[in-house]
Amino acid sequence: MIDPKILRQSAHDVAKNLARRGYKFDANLYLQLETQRKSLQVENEELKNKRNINSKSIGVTKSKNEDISKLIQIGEEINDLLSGNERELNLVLSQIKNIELDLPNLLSDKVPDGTSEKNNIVLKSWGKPREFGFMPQDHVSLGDRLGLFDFESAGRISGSRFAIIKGPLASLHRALIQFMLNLHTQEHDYEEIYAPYLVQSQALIGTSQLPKFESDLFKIAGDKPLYLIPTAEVPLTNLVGSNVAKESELPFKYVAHTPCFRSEAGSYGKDTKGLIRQHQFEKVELVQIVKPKESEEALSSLTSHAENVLQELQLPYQLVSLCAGDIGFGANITYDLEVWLPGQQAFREISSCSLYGDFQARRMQAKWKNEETGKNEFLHTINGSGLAAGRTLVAVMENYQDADGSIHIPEVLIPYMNGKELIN
RNA sequence: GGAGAGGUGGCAGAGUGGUCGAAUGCACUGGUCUUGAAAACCAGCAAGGGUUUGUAGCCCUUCGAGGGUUCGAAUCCCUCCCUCUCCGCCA
Repeated sequence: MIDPKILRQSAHDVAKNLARRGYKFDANLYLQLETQRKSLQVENEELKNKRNINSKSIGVTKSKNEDISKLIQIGEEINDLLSGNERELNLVLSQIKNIELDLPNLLSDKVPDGTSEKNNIVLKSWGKPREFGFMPQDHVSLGDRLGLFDFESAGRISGSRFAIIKGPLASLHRALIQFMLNLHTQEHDYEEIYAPYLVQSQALIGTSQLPKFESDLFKIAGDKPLYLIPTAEVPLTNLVGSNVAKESELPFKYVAHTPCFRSEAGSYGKDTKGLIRQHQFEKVELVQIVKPKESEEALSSLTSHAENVLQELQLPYQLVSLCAGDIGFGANITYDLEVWLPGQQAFREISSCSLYGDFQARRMQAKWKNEETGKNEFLHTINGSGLAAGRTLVAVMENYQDADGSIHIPEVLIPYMNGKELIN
Protein backbone atom coordinates (compact mmCIF):
# COMPACT_ATOMS: atom_id res chain seq x y z
CA MET A 1 0.00 0.00 0.00
CA ILE A 2 1.27 3.43 -0.88
CA ASP A 3 1.26 5.97 1.95
CA PRO A 4 -2.18 7.65 1.78
CA LYS A 5 -0.56 10.96 2.67
CA ILE A 6 1.59 10.77 -0.45
CA LEU A 7 -1.46 9.83 -2.50
CA ARG A 8 -3.38 12.85 -1.27
CA GLN A 9 -0.58 15.33 -1.54
CA SER A 10 0.79 14.28 -4.88
CA ALA A 11 -1.71 12.07 -6.63
CA HIS A 12 -0.62 13.25 -10.06
CA ASP A 13 3.05 12.49 -9.38
CA VAL A 14 2.02 9.03 -8.22
CA ALA A 15 0.03 8.54 -11.41
CA LYS A 16 3.09 9.53 -13.44
CA ASN A 17 5.30 7.07 -11.54
CA LEU A 18 2.83 4.20 -11.90
CA ALA A 19 2.33 4.96 -15.57
CA ARG A 20 5.91 3.75 -16.05
CA ARG A 21 4.62 0.29 -15.18
CA GLY A 22 1.75 0.68 -17.55
CA TYR A 23 -0.65 1.13 -14.64
CA LYS A 24 -3.36 3.72 -15.04
CA PHE A 25 -4.13 5.50 -11.79
CA ASP A 26 -7.06 7.90 -12.07
CA ALA A 27 -5.72 10.66 -9.84
CA ASN A 28 -8.69 12.93 -10.40
CA LEU A 29 -11.18 10.28 -9.33
CA TYR A 30 -9.09 9.52 -6.28
CA LEU A 31 -8.83 13.18 -5.28
CA GLN A 32 -12.54 13.63 -5.79
CA LEU A 33 -13.27 10.68 -3.48
CA GLU A 34 -10.79 12.11 -1.01
CA THR A 35 -12.63 15.44 -0.97
CA GLN A 36 -15.86 13.60 -0.23
CA ARG A 37 -14.17 11.54 2.44
CA LYS A 38 -12.82 14.60 4.12
CA SER A 39 -16.10 16.43 4.44
CA LEU A 40 -18.04 13.29 5.43
CA GLN A 41 -15.46 12.32 8.01
CA VAL A 42 -15.34 15.78 9.55
CA GLU A 43 -19.12 15.75 9.73
CA ASN A 44 -19.06 12.25 11.20
CA GLU A 45 -16.64 13.18 13.94
CA GLU A 46 -18.51 16.37 14.80
CA LEU A 47 -21.72 14.41 15.22
CA LYS A 48 -20.00 11.86 17.41
CA ASN A 49 -18.56 14.65 19.48
CA LYS A 50 -22.03 16.09 19.99
CA ARG A 51 -23.35 12.70 20.95
CA ASN A 52 -20.56 12.15 23.46
CA ILE A 53 -21.19 15.51 25.08
CA ASN A 54 -24.93 14.85 25.19
CA SER A 55 -24.54 11.40 26.70
CA LYS A 56 -22.23 12.66 29.37
CA SER A 57 -24.68 15.36 30.35
CA ILE A 58 -27.40 12.71 30.61
CA GLY A 59 -25.28 10.92 33.16
CA VAL A 60 -24.71 14.11 35.12
CA THR A 61 -28.38 15.17 34.94
CA LYS A 62 -29.55 11.74 35.97
CA SER A 63 -27.30 11.72 39.00
CA LYS A 64 -29.01 14.93 40.11
CA ASN A 65 -32.39 13.21 39.67
CA GLU A 66 -33.49 15.71 37.05
CA ASP A 67 -35.51 15.05 33.92
CA ILE A 68 -33.51 13.58 31.04
CA SER A 69 -36.19 12.83 28.45
CA LYS A 70 -35.37 15.89 26.37
CA LEU A 71 -31.69 14.98 26.29
CA ILE A 72 -32.46 11.44 25.23
CA GLN A 73 -34.50 12.81 22.38
CA ILE A 74 -31.57 14.95 21.28
CA GLY A 75 -29.42 11.86 21.36
CA GLU A 76 -31.82 10.01 19.13
CA GLU A 77 -31.87 12.86 16.66
CA ILE A 78 -28.09 12.88 16.50
CA ASN A 79 -28.08 9.16 15.83
CA ASP A 80 -30.49 9.59 12.95
CA LEU A 81 -28.13 12.05 11.33
CA LEU A 82 -25.18 9.81 12.09
CA SER A 83 -26.58 6.70 10.48
CA GLY A 84 -27.13 8.52 7.18
CA ASN A 85 -23.69 10.05 7.31
CA GLU A 86 -22.09 6.75 8.17
CA ARG A 87 -23.64 4.99 5.24
CA GLU A 88 -22.19 7.55 2.83
CA LEU A 89 -18.84 7.65 4.58
CA ASN A 90 -18.40 3.88 4.54
CA LEU A 91 -19.22 3.77 0.87
CA VAL A 92 -16.56 6.35 0.07
CA LEU A 93 -14.02 4.73 2.40
CA SER A 94 -14.46 1.32 0.81
CA GLN A 95 -14.07 2.80 -2.67
CA ILE A 96 -10.84 4.49 -1.58
CA LYS A 97 -9.58 1.32 0.06
CA ASN A 98 -10.25 -0.72 -3.06
CA ILE A 99 -8.30 1.74 -5.15
CA GLU A 100 -5.44 1.74 -2.67
CA LEU A 101 -5.18 -2.06 -2.44
CA ASP A 102 -5.13 -2.27 -6.21
CA LEU A 103 -2.27 0.21 -6.54
CA PRO A 104 1.18 -1.25 -7.20
CA ASN A 105 4.18 0.12 -5.37
CA LEU A 106 5.96 3.26 -6.50
CA LEU A 107 9.03 2.56 -8.57
CA SER A 108 12.48 3.59 -7.51
CA ASP A 109 14.17 6.15 -9.77
CA LYS A 110 16.80 3.50 -10.42
CA VAL A 111 14.34 1.24 -12.22
CA PRO A 112 14.98 1.41 -15.97
CA ASP A 113 12.17 2.28 -18.36
CA GLY A 114 10.65 -0.42 -20.48
CA THR A 115 7.58 -2.51 -21.10
CA SER A 116 8.80 -6.10 -21.11
CA GLU A 117 11.70 -8.30 -20.07
CA LYS A 118 13.47 -7.29 -23.28
CA ASN A 119 14.10 -3.91 -21.67
CA ASN A 120 15.72 -5.29 -18.52
CA ILE A 121 19.30 -4.19 -18.08
CA VAL A 122 22.18 -6.53 -17.42
CA LEU A 123 24.29 -4.95 -14.70
CA LYS A 124 26.89 -7.63 -14.29
CA SER A 125 27.99 -11.01 -15.55
CA TRP A 126 29.82 -13.58 -13.51
CA GLY A 127 31.63 -16.67 -14.74
CA LYS A 128 32.15 -17.90 -18.27
CA PRO A 129 29.80 -20.36 -19.92
CA ARG A 130 31.72 -23.59 -20.24
CA GLU A 131 32.98 -24.72 -23.67
CA PHE A 132 31.53 -28.15 -24.29
CA GLY A 133 33.28 -30.39 -26.78
CA PHE A 134 29.85 -31.76 -27.66
CA MET A 135 26.23 -30.65 -27.97
CA PRO A 136 25.05 -30.03 -24.39
CA GLN A 137 21.66 -31.57 -23.63
CA ASP A 138 18.89 -29.97 -21.64
CA HIS A 139 18.03 -31.26 -18.18
CA VAL A 140 14.96 -33.15 -19.39
CA SER A 141 16.87 -35.44 -21.70
CA LEU A 142 19.70 -35.75 -19.18
CA GLY A 143 17.30 -36.83 -16.47
CA ASP A 144 15.33 -39.11 -18.73
CA ARG A 145 18.48 -40.80 -19.96
CA LEU A 146 19.63 -41.40 -16.41
CA GLY A 147 16.17 -42.72 -15.60
CA LEU A 148 15.89 -40.30 -12.71
CA PHE A 149 12.99 -38.14 -13.88
CA ASP A 150 9.49 -39.56 -14.09
CA PHE A 151 7.20 -36.91 -15.46
CA GLU A 152 4.82 -39.52 -16.77
CA SER A 153 3.98 -40.90 -13.34
CA ALA A 154 3.84 -37.38 -11.92
CA GLY A 155 1.29 -36.51 -14.58
CA ARG A 156 -0.77 -39.61 -13.84
CA ILE A 157 -0.70 -38.99 -10.08
CA SER A 158 -0.99 -35.22 -9.89
CA GLY A 159 -1.35 -33.79 -13.38
CA SER A 160 0.84 -31.63 -15.53
CA ARG A 161 3.54 -29.43 -14.05
CA PHE A 162 4.46 -31.84 -11.30
CA ALA A 163 7.71 -33.77 -11.13
CA ILE A 164 9.04 -36.95 -9.72
CA ILE A 165 12.78 -37.01 -9.21
CA LYS A 166 14.47 -40.19 -8.17
CA GLY A 167 17.55 -41.64 -6.55
CA PRO A 168 20.79 -39.65 -6.65
CA LEU A 169 19.10 -36.76 -8.46
CA ALA A 170 16.60 -36.43 -5.62
CA SER A 171 19.56 -36.53 -3.22
CA LEU A 172 21.31 -33.83 -5.22
CA HIS A 173 18.17 -31.71 -5.00
CA ARG A 174 18.14 -32.17 -1.23
CA ALA A 175 21.88 -31.51 -1.04
CA LEU A 176 21.41 -28.17 -2.77
CA ILE A 177 18.85 -27.13 -0.19
CA GLN A 178 21.06 -28.18 2.73
CA PHE A 179 24.01 -26.42 1.22
CA MET A 180 22.08 -23.18 0.75
CA LEU A 181 20.66 -23.23 4.28
CA ASN A 182 24.07 -23.84 5.77
CA LEU A 183 25.66 -21.10 3.69
CA HIS A 184 23.06 -18.52 4.72
CA THR A 185 22.93 -19.44 8.38
CA GLN A 186 26.68 -19.93 8.85
CA GLU A 187 28.22 -17.35 6.51
CA HIS A 188 25.49 -14.75 6.05
CA ASP A 189 24.01 -14.62 9.53
CA TYR A 190 20.39 -15.51 8.77
CA GLU A 191 18.14 -17.14 11.33
CA GLU A 192 16.68 -20.40 10.05
CA ILE A 193 12.91 -20.61 10.33
CA TYR A 194 10.48 -23.46 9.98
CA ALA A 195 7.13 -21.98 8.98
CA PRO A 196 3.60 -23.00 7.96
CA TYR A 197 2.89 -23.89 4.33
CA LEU A 198 -0.76 -22.99 4.75
CA VAL A 199 -1.69 -19.41 5.54
CA GLN A 200 -4.79 -17.28 5.98
CA SER A 201 -5.83 -14.64 3.50
CA GLN A 202 -4.75 -11.88 5.87
CA ALA A 203 -1.12 -12.95 5.59
CA LEU A 204 -1.33 -12.88 1.79
CA ILE A 205 -2.89 -9.45 1.85
CA GLY A 206 0.07 -8.41 4.00
CA THR A 207 2.65 -9.47 1.45
CA SER A 208 0.39 -8.25 -1.41
CA GLN A 209 -0.43 -11.48 -3.26
CA LEU A 210 -4.05 -10.78 -2.32
CA PRO A 211 -6.55 -9.46 -3.17
CA LYS A 212 -5.27 -9.00 -6.69
CA PHE A 213 -3.58 -12.28 -7.57
CA GLU A 214 -5.82 -14.93 -6.07
CA SER A 215 -5.85 -16.91 -9.31
CA ASP A 216 -2.11 -17.59 -8.94
CA LEU A 217 -2.70 -19.35 -5.63
CA PHE A 218 -3.97 -22.73 -4.51
CA LYS A 219 -6.87 -22.33 -2.13
CA ILE A 220 -7.86 -25.03 0.33
CA ALA A 221 -11.58 -25.64 0.72
CA GLY A 222 -12.99 -25.29 4.21
CA ASP A 223 -14.87 -23.03 6.60
CA LYS A 224 -11.97 -20.65 6.89
CA PRO A 225 -10.07 -20.62 3.65
CA LEU A 226 -6.38 -21.38 3.75
CA TYR A 227 -3.93 -20.94 0.94
CA LEU A 228 -0.79 -22.88 0.07
CA ILE A 229 2.13 -20.49 0.19
CA PRO A 230 3.49 -19.41 -3.19
CA THR A 231 6.78 -18.53 -1.45
CA ALA A 232 8.21 -18.54 2.07
CA GLU A 233 8.24 -14.77 1.77
CA VAL A 234 4.65 -14.90 3.02
CA PRO A 235 5.13 -16.52 6.44
CA LEU A 236 8.61 -15.02 6.92
CA THR A 237 7.65 -11.43 6.26
CA ASN A 238 4.43 -11.75 8.23
CA LEU A 239 6.51 -12.74 11.23
CA VAL A 240 6.83 -9.04 11.98
CA GLY A 241 3.22 -8.13 11.20
CA SER A 242 0.99 -6.43 13.82
CA ASN A 243 4.02 -5.69 15.88
CA VAL A 244 6.30 -2.92 17.01
CA ALA A 245 9.93 -4.05 16.96
CA LYS A 246 12.51 -2.60 19.28
CA GLU A 247 15.28 -0.78 17.45
CA SER A 248 17.85 -3.02 19.13
CA GLU A 249 16.25 -6.16 17.62
CA LEU A 250 16.78 -4.94 14.07
CA PRO A 251 17.55 -6.05 11.47
CA PHE A 252 15.66 -9.34 11.22
CA LYS A 253 17.28 -11.77 8.80
CA TYR A 254 15.32 -14.93 8.13
CA VAL A 255 15.99 -17.91 5.90
CA ALA A 256 13.64 -20.81 5.31
CA HIS A 257 13.36 -23.75 3.00
CA THR A 258 9.78 -24.48 1.99
CA PRO A 259 7.91 -25.95 -0.88
CA CYS A 260 6.17 -23.29 -2.95
CA PHE A 261 2.83 -23.76 -4.66
CA ARG A 262 1.78 -21.76 -7.67
CA SER A 263 -1.24 -22.14 -9.81
CA GLU A 264 0.36 -19.89 -12.48
CA ALA A 265 -2.92 -19.64 -14.34
CA GLY A 266 -1.50 -17.17 -16.81
CA SER A 267 1.55 -19.11 -17.86
CA TYR A 268 0.22 -22.16 -19.68
CA GLY A 269 2.13 -22.97 -22.80
CA LYS A 270 5.43 -21.68 -21.44
CA ASP A 271 8.13 -24.06 -20.25
CA THR A 272 5.78 -27.01 -20.36
CA LYS A 273 8.65 -29.49 -20.31
CA GLY A 274 10.86 -30.16 -17.37
CA LEU A 275 11.41 -28.59 -13.99
CA ILE A 276 11.45 -24.92 -14.90
CA ARG A 277 7.82 -24.08 -14.22
CA GLN A 278 6.04 -26.30 -11.70
CA HIS A 279 2.97 -26.09 -9.50
CA GLN A 280 5.14 -27.29 -6.62
CA PHE A 281 8.81 -26.50 -6.17
CA GLU A 282 11.35 -26.10 -3.39
CA LYS A 283 12.93 -22.80 -2.58
CA VAL A 284 15.28 -21.35 0.00
CA GLU A 285 14.05 -17.86 0.71
CA LEU A 286 15.88 -14.92 2.25
CA VAL A 287 14.03 -12.12 4.02
CA GLN A 288 15.44 -9.03 5.68
CA ILE A 289 13.38 -6.61 7.72
CA VAL A 290 15.20 -3.38 8.38
CA LYS A 291 15.04 0.31 9.24
CA PRO A 292 14.12 2.44 6.23
CA LYS A 293 17.53 4.07 6.09
CA GLU A 294 19.23 0.71 5.74
CA SER A 295 16.96 -0.85 3.17
CA GLU A 296 18.93 -0.16 -0.02
CA GLU A 297 22.06 -1.53 1.58
CA ALA A 298 20.06 -4.55 2.74
CA LEU A 299 18.85 -5.24 -0.78
CA SER A 300 22.36 -5.29 -2.14
CA SER A 301 23.60 -7.49 0.70
CA LEU A 302 20.72 -9.91 0.23
CA THR A 303 21.35 -10.02 -3.50
CA SER A 304 25.02 -10.75 -2.91
CA HIS A 305 24.06 -13.59 -0.56
CA ALA A 306 22.01 -15.16 -3.33
CA GLU A 307 24.89 -14.58 -5.77
CA ASN A 308 27.22 -16.37 -3.39
CA VAL A 309 25.27 -19.58 -3.85
CA LEU A 310 25.82 -19.43 -7.60
CA GLN A 311 29.48 -18.54 -7.17
CA GLU A 312 30.09 -21.41 -4.76
CA LEU A 313 28.44 -23.72 -7.25
CA GLN A 314 30.52 -22.19 -10.06
CA LEU A 315 27.45 -21.48 -12.13
CA PRO A 316 27.74 -18.59 -14.61
CA TYR A 317 25.03 -15.97 -14.15
CA GLN A 318 24.09 -12.41 -14.82
CA LEU A 319 22.57 -9.77 -12.57
CA VAL A 320 19.66 -7.98 -14.18
CA SER A 321 17.77 -4.87 -13.18
CA LEU A 322 14.11 -5.38 -13.99
CA CYS A 323 12.53 -2.61 -16.03
CA ALA A 324 9.36 -0.75 -15.09
CA GLY A 325 7.10 -2.99 -17.14
CA ASP A 326 8.50 -6.26 -15.81
CA ILE A 327 8.78 -5.52 -12.12
CA GLY A 328 6.45 -7.16 -9.60
CA PHE A 329 3.37 -5.52 -8.13
CA GLY A 330 4.72 -4.69 -4.68
CA ALA A 331 8.36 -4.09 -5.48
CA ASN A 332 10.07 -0.75 -5.45
CA ILE A 333 13.08 -2.18 -7.26
CA THR A 334 14.04 -5.73 -8.27
CA TYR A 335 17.27 -7.43 -9.25
CA ASP A 336 16.99 -10.84 -10.89
CA LEU A 337 19.76 -13.38 -11.02
CA GLU A 338 19.76 -15.35 -14.24
CA VAL A 339 21.74 -18.54 -14.47
CA TRP A 340 23.26 -19.87 -17.66
CA LEU A 341 21.52 -22.98 -19.00
CA PRO A 342 23.65 -24.63 -21.72
CA GLY A 343 20.77 -26.89 -22.73
CA GLN A 344 18.66 -23.86 -23.60
CA GLN A 345 21.59 -21.63 -24.58
CA ALA A 346 19.94 -18.97 -22.46
CA PHE A 347 20.05 -17.20 -19.10
CA ARG A 348 17.05 -18.08 -16.96
CA GLU A 349 15.76 -16.50 -13.76
CA ILE A 350 16.85 -18.35 -10.66
CA SER A 351 16.40 -15.64 -8.05
CA SER A 352 14.47 -12.43 -7.72
CA CYS A 353 15.54 -9.95 -5.04
CA SER A 354 13.24 -7.08 -4.27
CA LEU A 355 12.97 -4.09 -2.03
CA TYR A 356 9.40 -3.37 -1.00
CA GLY A 357 10.00 -0.23 1.05
CA ASP A 358 7.11 0.15 3.49
CA PHE A 359 4.59 -1.26 0.97
CA GLN A 360 4.17 -4.61 2.72
CA ALA A 361 4.87 -3.27 6.21
CA ARG A 362 2.00 -0.82 5.86
CA ARG A 363 -0.36 -3.59 4.82
CA MET A 364 0.62 -5.84 7.71
CA GLN A 365 1.24 -3.10 10.29
CA ALA A 366 4.87 -3.98 10.85
CA LYS A 367 6.55 -1.20 12.79
CA TRP A 368 9.59 -0.33 14.78
CA LYS A 369 10.13 2.20 17.53
CA ASN A 370 12.45 4.86 16.26
CA GLU A 371 14.45 5.87 19.35
CA GLU A 372 15.46 9.15 17.75
CA THR A 373 11.95 10.39 17.07
CA GLY A 374 10.22 8.31 19.75
CA LYS A 375 7.67 7.32 17.13
CA ASN A 376 6.48 4.00 15.79
CA GLU A 377 7.35 3.88 12.12
CA PHE A 378 6.92 1.36 9.34
CA LEU A 379 9.72 -1.08 8.63
CA HIS A 380 11.12 -1.87 5.21
CA THR A 381 11.00 -5.39 3.83
CA ILE A 382 13.36 -7.11 1.40
CA ASN A 383 13.18 -10.62 0.06
CA GLY A 384 14.81 -12.82 -2.51
CA SER A 385 15.35 -16.42 -3.44
CA GLY A 386 18.56 -17.89 -2.30
CA LEU A 387 17.86 -19.90 -4.49
CA ALA A 388 15.02 -21.73 -6.21
CA ALA A 389 16.13 -25.33 -5.66
CA GLY A 390 14.45 -26.95 -8.67
CA ARG A 391 15.94 -24.46 -11.10
CA THR A 392 19.31 -24.75 -9.41
CA LEU A 393 19.14 -28.50 -9.94
CA VAL A 394 18.45 -27.81 -13.61
CA ALA A 395 21.45 -25.49 -13.78
CA VAL A 396 23.77 -27.98 -12.08
CA MET A 397 22.64 -30.80 -14.37
CA GLU A 398 23.13 -28.82 -17.55
CA ASN A 399 26.39 -27.12 -16.57
CA TYR A 400 28.01 -30.21 -15.07
CA GLN A 401 27.10 -32.74 -17.75
CA ASP A 402 29.54 -34.95 -19.62
CA ALA A 403 29.44 -36.15 -23.19
CA ASP A 404 28.00 -39.51 -22.08
CA GLY A 405 25.17 -37.82 -20.19
CA SER A 406 26.52 -38.33 -16.70
CA ILE A 407 26.59 -35.46 -14.23
CA HIS A 408 29.45 -34.33 -12.01
CA ILE A 409 28.65 -33.23 -8.49
CA PRO A 410 29.86 -29.67 -7.84
CA GLU A 411 32.72 -29.71 -5.38
CA VAL A 412 30.90 -27.91 -2.56
CA LEU A 413 28.07 -30.46 -2.73
CA ILE A 414 30.19 -33.60 -2.51
CA PRO A 415 30.15 -33.59 1.31
CA TYR A 416 26.36 -33.37 1.14
CA MET A 417 26.28 -36.38 -1.21
CA ASN A 418 28.14 -38.77 1.05
CA GLY A 419 31.27 -38.31 -1.02
CA LYS A 420 29.58 -39.19 -4.30
CA GLU A 421 31.19 -37.33 -7.20
CA LEU A 422 29.31 -38.52 -10.25
CA ILE A 423 25.78 -39.45 -11.22
CA ASN A 424 25.68 -41.90 -14.12
C1' G B 1 -13.47 -33.46 19.77
C1' G B 2 -15.73 -32.75 25.16
C1' A B 3 -15.86 -29.91 30.08
C1' G B 4 -14.27 -25.64 32.72
C1' A B 5 -11.52 -20.79 33.39
C1' G B 6 -9.78 -16.53 31.12
C1' G B 7 -8.22 -12.57 27.32
C1' U B 8 -7.79 -4.82 30.01
C1' G B 9 -1.84 0.04 28.70
C1' G B 10 5.66 -2.48 28.21
C1' C B 11 4.40 -6.10 32.41
C1' A B 12 1.24 -7.29 36.68
C1' G B 13 -3.63 -6.14 37.95
C1' A B 14 -8.53 -3.33 39.42
C1' G B 15 -12.79 -1.94 37.12
C1' U B 16 -20.12 -5.41 35.71
C1' G B 17 -24.29 0.59 32.01
C1' G B 18 -22.88 7.25 32.81
C1' U B 19 -17.58 12.89 33.45
C1' C B 20 -13.33 5.46 32.23
C1' G B 21 -8.67 6.09 27.80
C1' A B 22 -9.27 3.34 32.14
C1' A B 23 -7.40 2.84 39.72
C1' U B 24 -2.96 0.79 41.77
C1' G B 25 1.94 -1.47 41.58
C1' C B 26 6.34 -2.44 38.67
C1' A B 27 9.20 -0.83 34.58
C1' C B 28 10.60 3.54 31.87
C1' U B 29 11.73 9.18 31.28
C1' G B 30 12.69 14.02 33.54
C1' G B 31 13.40 16.71 38.14
C1' U B 32 14.54 17.54 43.63
C1' C B 33 18.01 15.64 47.18
C1' U B 34 23.36 13.54 46.83
C1' U B 35 30.51 14.20 45.63
C1' G B 36 28.17 10.20 42.63
C1' A B 37 24.70 6.26 42.89
C1' A B 38 20.70 4.01 45.58
C1' A B 39 16.49 5.20 48.47
C1' A B 40 12.78 8.84 49.14
C1' C B 41 9.79 12.62 47.06
C1' C B 42 7.60 15.41 42.70
C1' A B 43 6.18 15.21 37.60
C1' G B 44 5.55 12.68 33.01
C1' C B 45 4.60 8.15 30.43
C1' A B 46 -0.57 3.94 24.94
C1' A B 47 -1.63 3.66 19.83
C1' G B 48 -4.12 4.92 15.33
C1' G B 49 -6.83 8.60 12.66
C1' G B 50 -9.07 13.53 11.27
C1' U B 51 -8.41 18.82 11.03
C1' U B 52 -4.05 21.90 10.54
C1' U B 53 1.96 25.24 8.00
C1' G B 54 2.25 22.50 12.56
C1' U B 55 6.28 16.86 16.65
C1' A B 56 0.70 23.26 19.20
C1' G B 57 -4.47 22.91 20.04
C1' C B 58 -9.17 20.64 19.22
C1' C B 59 -11.84 16.31 17.84
C1' C B 60 -12.78 10.90 16.62
C1' U B 61 -11.54 5.73 17.42
C1' U B 62 -9.33 1.71 20.17
C1' C B 63 -10.02 -2.63 26.83
C1' G B 64 -8.75 -10.29 21.82
C1' A B 65 -11.78 -9.66 16.67
C1' G B 66 -16.42 -8.68 14.34
C1' G B 67 -21.59 -7.62 14.93
C1' G B 68 -25.88 -6.08 18.21
C1' U B 69 -28.79 -3.53 22.34
C1' U B 70 -28.65 1.70 24.38
C1' C B 71 -29.03 8.74 24.50
C1' G B 72 -24.42 6.31 26.49
C1' A B 73 -20.68 -0.19 26.52
C1' A B 74 -14.22 -2.39 29.12
C1' U B 75 -18.98 -3.52 31.59
C1' C B 76 -25.17 -6.47 28.71
C1' C B 77 -26.32 -9.95 24.17
C1' C B 78 -24.58 -12.88 19.64
C1' U B 79 -20.64 -14.96 16.49
C1' C B 80 -15.59 -15.96 15.92
C1' C B 81 -10.33 -16.26 17.43
C1' C B 82 -6.64 -17.22 21.02
C1' U B 83 -4.51 -18.85 25.91
C1' C B 84 -4.67 -22.03 30.31
C1' U B 85 -6.49 -26.64 33.14
C1' C B 86 -8.71 -31.54 32.84
C1' C B 87 -10.51 -35.63 29.59
C1' G B 88 -10.44 -38.02 24.68
C1' C B 89 -7.69 -38.88 20.06
C1' C B 90 -3.01 -38.76 17.63
C1' A B 91 2.74 -38.67 14.31
